[in-house]
Amino acid sequence: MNLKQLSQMLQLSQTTVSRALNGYPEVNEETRRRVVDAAKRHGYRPNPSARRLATGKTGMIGYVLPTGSAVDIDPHFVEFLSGLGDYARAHELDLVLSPADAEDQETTYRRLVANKQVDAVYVSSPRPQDSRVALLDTLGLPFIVHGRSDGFDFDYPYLDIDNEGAFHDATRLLIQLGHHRIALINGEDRETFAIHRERGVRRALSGSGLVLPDHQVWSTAMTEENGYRAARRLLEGGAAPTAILCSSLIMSLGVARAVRELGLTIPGDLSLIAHDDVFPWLKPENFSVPLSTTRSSIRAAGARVAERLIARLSGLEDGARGEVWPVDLVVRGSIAGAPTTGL
Amino acid sequence: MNLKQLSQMLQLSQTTVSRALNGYPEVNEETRRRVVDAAKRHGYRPNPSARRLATGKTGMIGYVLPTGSAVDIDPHFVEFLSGLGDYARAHELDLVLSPADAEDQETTYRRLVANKQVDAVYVSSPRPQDSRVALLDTLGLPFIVHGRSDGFDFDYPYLDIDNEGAFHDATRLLIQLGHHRIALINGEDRETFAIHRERGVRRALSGSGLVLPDHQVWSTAMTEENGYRAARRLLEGGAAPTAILCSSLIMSLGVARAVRELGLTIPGDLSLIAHDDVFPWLKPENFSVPLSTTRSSIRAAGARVAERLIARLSGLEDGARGEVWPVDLVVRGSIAGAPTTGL
DNA sequence: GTGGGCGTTCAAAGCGCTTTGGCTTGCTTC
DNA sequence: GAAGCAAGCCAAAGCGCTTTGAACGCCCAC
Repeated sequence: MNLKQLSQMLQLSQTTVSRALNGYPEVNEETRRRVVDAAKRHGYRPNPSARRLATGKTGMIGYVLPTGSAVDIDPHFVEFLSGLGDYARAHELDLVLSPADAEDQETTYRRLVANKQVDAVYVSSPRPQDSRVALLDTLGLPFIVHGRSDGFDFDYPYLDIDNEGAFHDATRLLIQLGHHRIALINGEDRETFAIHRERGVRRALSGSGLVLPDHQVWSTAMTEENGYRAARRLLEGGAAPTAILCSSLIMSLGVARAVRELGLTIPGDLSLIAHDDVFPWLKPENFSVPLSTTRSSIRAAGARVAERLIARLSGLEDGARGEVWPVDLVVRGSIAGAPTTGL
Repeated sequence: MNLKQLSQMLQLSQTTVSRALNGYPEVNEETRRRVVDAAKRHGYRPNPSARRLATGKTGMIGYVLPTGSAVDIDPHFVEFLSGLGDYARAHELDLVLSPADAEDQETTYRRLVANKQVDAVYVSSPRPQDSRVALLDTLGLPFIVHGRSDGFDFDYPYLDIDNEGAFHDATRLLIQLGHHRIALINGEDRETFAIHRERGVRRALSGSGLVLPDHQVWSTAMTEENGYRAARRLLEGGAAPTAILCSSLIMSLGVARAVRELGLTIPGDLSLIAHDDVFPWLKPENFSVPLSTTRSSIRAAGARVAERLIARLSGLEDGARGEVWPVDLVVRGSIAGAPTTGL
């Protein structure tokens, strides 16, 4: 059943039927009722391919997926997607993932725009002066960034959490507990979130006249193994930290393993606070010693990004509003007062 | 630059230009060269929206994403996606994720077909007599299943790993090491893979005159917490197992935690073998005691599914071939001979 | 010399929508 | 009673591609 058939059946022109269904004002309310009713009865659904050829609108939002044998997709992605999908579902909005060479995403973005393949995109894991943001800005494709890209002289829409504030507050708490040697096991320092977190730690330390020596900071991909390695190095070196901040639960698994291997205990020898993106399959309260965390649901962020993208597409949101969410600091058993040096 | 402009510029009809670019035989090779050359020089790319309206082909493969606040997307998904995307990239094939109410995916599949939104789909986490498989079969939408759905009287294309064989072999090895009381911590038993694994364990046991009592089997969502709970129950009950097979690395984290808490050791008190889908961020060799595993890269499976889907779309593959991959059994420190009962 | 066949090209008809511009009709306004 | 206007509807022209059916020129065979 297509528009032509429907309009013939109703003894109306395609124009009128189309307008009636799309809510245009120049159609008699009585007529509209007839049309809408008939459409529903016969299960008419406009053909999206035809509509998109005519309008250029696709009803899809895009995401450029960096791929390559050496490229690992962040496991957080799936959780974000969960929130995004859950929200988008209600709007019958599909998500198109365009795989791209991680080293050349620009080509793919340009293709999406040139072919009008999506109405909007979202960008994740942004870095400072992220080229994707600059590109999208000039291409004029609506977008929203999950995270932030510092260093531009223009504004753009984003949704981020207060990484700096979260790690500042966590650090300050550790200081108040008497810790002076605090280390940071971070994500890769190309990414904005990692930079912000480190900044938060430094700010808190310097607020108390302390510093974060470079050798007390590890910035690597957030795997269990890297967490382990960083913790070993930190704890075996001279002037081992008495507290560690860690950027992910997965890394914390490695930290906990290192601590066990070295015969140390949490929080007796080491206090530990990690960032928790709230996974259903790994919970900080279930660590051998329940883990204190800075917590922010990445799934909720996904839903919010979907909400804002949809608002942008329907003209309800415009401008370049940045939105920063506060982060919970959840105290559990993994932190305690600093051990008294010597005995 | 569209087809019309290009054809005018070449003093040819749109027909000829279109045919030249699409490799039709009835066009002079000399002409074709001219056309292809001009197209490249002017960066002409056919508009996909127009093409899909004309042909019904979309150049996209679909995946129906079950969503809902209570629905957790499997973290394996992202790894599978990684492989799929990496392969699809070379073919400029996009993936469209259609979020659906987890309880009613049928509506979404029907929409995809009615609107010709995708050329093919893949299905994951199948269950016995999975309604999606039956539906797709009748709808006639090309598809491929990652995993298997038993109980149909028709064939369909799938890619699966030999779950039964893997767990059979792992179990047999434990038996050969002298274990008699072997337990299974499995994924949810609605899913085919879990059923096959359990079957593998039972078959190996009965091959040696042993059995798997129902209270030695736990089938739940594969979270760390569920792994922990299952292990606690198993190890604290009477006739505790001396060996456990576990369906996922994440669950194994919980098992290891339970073992630690109970003051037991691996492999002294308990041998442990888990299934490893090969995540970049959590590796079995990095467990406190390196974990023996049944191993199969889910990323490789993603790439293979993409390859087969593309082959189907271009007519290179047809029929309903099932493909079953063997699974590696990798022995590491987590297994040993059964402890001698009593002392 | 005519007819058939082959190689090559083209005009035009879709695909199923949206949207422009115009045409009625009936009513108000002076 | 002419002019003006709004409401409601329509025919037709896109959107940019693919594909059908036909035409054209040329060569070969009989």
